[in-house]
Amino acid sequence: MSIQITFPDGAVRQYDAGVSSLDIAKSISEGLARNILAAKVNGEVRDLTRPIEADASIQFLKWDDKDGKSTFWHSSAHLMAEAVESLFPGVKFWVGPPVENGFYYDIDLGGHKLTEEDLGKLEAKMKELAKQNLQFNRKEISKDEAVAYFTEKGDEYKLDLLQGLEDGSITFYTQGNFTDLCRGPHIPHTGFIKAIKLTNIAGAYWKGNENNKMLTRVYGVTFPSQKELDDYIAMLEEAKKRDHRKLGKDLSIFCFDDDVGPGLPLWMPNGTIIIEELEKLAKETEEAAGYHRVVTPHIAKESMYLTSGHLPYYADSMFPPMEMDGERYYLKAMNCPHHHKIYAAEPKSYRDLPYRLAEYGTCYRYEQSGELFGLMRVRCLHMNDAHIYCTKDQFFQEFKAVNDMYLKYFKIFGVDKYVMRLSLHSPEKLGQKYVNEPQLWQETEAMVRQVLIETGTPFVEVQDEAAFYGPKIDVQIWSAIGREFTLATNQVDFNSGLKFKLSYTNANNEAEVPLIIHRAPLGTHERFIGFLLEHYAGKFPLWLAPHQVKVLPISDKFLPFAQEVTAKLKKAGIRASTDDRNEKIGKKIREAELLKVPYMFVVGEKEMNEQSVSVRRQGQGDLGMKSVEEIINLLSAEAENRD
RNA sequence: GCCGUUGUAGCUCAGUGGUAGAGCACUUCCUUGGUAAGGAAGAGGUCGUGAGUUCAAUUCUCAUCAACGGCUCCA
Repeated sequence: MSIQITFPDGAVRQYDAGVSSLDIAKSISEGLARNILAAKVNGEVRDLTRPIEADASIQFLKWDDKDGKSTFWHSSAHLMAEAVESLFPGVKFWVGPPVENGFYYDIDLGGHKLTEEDLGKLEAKMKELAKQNLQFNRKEISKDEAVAYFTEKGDEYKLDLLQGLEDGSITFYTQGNFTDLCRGPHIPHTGFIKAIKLTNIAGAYWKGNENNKMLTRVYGVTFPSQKELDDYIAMLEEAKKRDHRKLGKDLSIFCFDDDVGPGLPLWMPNGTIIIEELEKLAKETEEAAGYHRVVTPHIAKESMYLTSGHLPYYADSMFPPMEMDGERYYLKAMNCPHHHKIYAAEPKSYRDLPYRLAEYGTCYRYEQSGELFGLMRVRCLHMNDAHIYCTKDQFFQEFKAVNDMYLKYFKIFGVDKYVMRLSLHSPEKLGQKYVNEPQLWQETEAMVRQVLIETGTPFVEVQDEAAFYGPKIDVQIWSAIGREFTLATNQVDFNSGLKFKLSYTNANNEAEVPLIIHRAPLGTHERFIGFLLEHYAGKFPLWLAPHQVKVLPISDKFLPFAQEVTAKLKKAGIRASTDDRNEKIGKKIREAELLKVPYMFVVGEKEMNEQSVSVRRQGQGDLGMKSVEEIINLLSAEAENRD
């Protein structure tokens, strides 16, 4: 019997039923057959050797395809498992999936502790096995047989996995001496794996539950050629140079001190300049958008957090209370309750709404010690916070205005690598994880989605990620080393109004509870500046740069003129200083370049005679001479426009 | 919080059971040099902290703190 195979370009060819994807590839070209790792048959990724029995569409997967890479790395995990088993017989395996950059396998090593040395041995063993071109053989197996196999092995982990599987859907894959319960698919044989790097060892809770046993997770990455591995390692090193922790130190932006405490960053003068510029931007923007600025204390009584519902639920994430006059006070972990109290301080009419309160509020959160990460995850943070109290009718417009503000900011900072994530509730968890207001959930979720659609903002929707009190939009970004963070957040809250008994009088003279929008488009200073450091690789635009201009005299003879120029710059509001050290011009330039100062003005005899400076732009080199007046006007405009 | 790794000068890093070294940075002197490192000299460390073993600990052991890589968490 013959079947029809449809290719991605729409071409259709006839084959005998039972043909494998590999045979089909060979029928096109041997070269293609040599380079493919798996095939997508009717949209499902499958082994190349599996027979196709009926009409189907086919797409060959190479290394460059996302699914091709995943298959390659998944097979690499099996290869690593084989190496682990051969070096440490008796170990038990949990799961070994591909991840974004490679793969891992979770292993119960019995009593053995894996060391860096072992990684080297494992790599060598993997290379040895890879060279043998071991085929990955797929075998369908009954559940009973599978259970019998792992019972004999005494492997409680795989037995646990089997519990969740149905008879008829269970397959084993074997390569060399290693057999694993696995859905597949796999690459044809281990020979494709040419370059191997086991990157690190880490603990991981079984099934991700912190009450379970901790397994050893070994991470690795493999490539079809050594060159690709070399490129990958070079890329990692580049990323390290962008790491905000390194840049923050090199550029004297922030520091930590053991006596101050973990997760409590100290903002140095350079970092503080950036903070002040960001706050200036926020103030301008919020004032134009009709916000009122407020200031609130860093602590509040326990009773307020009982009202808000943060206690006892959120207590683990707050610093422990301090006792005073028989009362317990907490450091605030969020600004909302304080703002609600300001709202409540005076009676509100619908004419007062929307009522918008903004504050760069200082919050303290007791993040778990293992979670702290440079500026990205800290225990003291300054949030670009605001709360908007509005009627249901105003909600759409208000939420849209906030979204527009986000987009405006992102344009200023050139932020383009982010994902807007619309987090929705799960109806079955109403009353537990989510406040029990099914109607409000549906209405607000629909409105929030509509805002994103109308503004043409690309977004993804995720279920069961909403806040307790309403849906939200998070802006997700990635740090230099690849970790994902929420940079900014925009949340709907239809619960706090009730809890704090907030109300306004509507046009019919009835009391109504306002809807609340929590928003923090610039996130926190900590995370935002950490992000900006990496985003700009330390090369801040002029308006944010802590040092905007360094004036570099050719020699001491021109020091007075250099100082005169610096004074003029400062008078014009430009952050400038003179490099008055007794060094050669080359050295002064080099150091200013390394400190990523946007502009360097070289001044010598020529410049002094013409009341000019030779302008050098960081990373670009000499731009030629300009008169002092002219360059001041240019730089003032550049900083003013936040270019 | 859990698993693992690390902790030596301001920074990057060597090194050793007999109380420490390099490069850069810093200070002083010489040099006054035109677009990414001029030269010389000098100063600087209780080897994260505490305890134990030892004649002797920066080195070995334990504890503790912190950072790093993950896990968990992340209103």
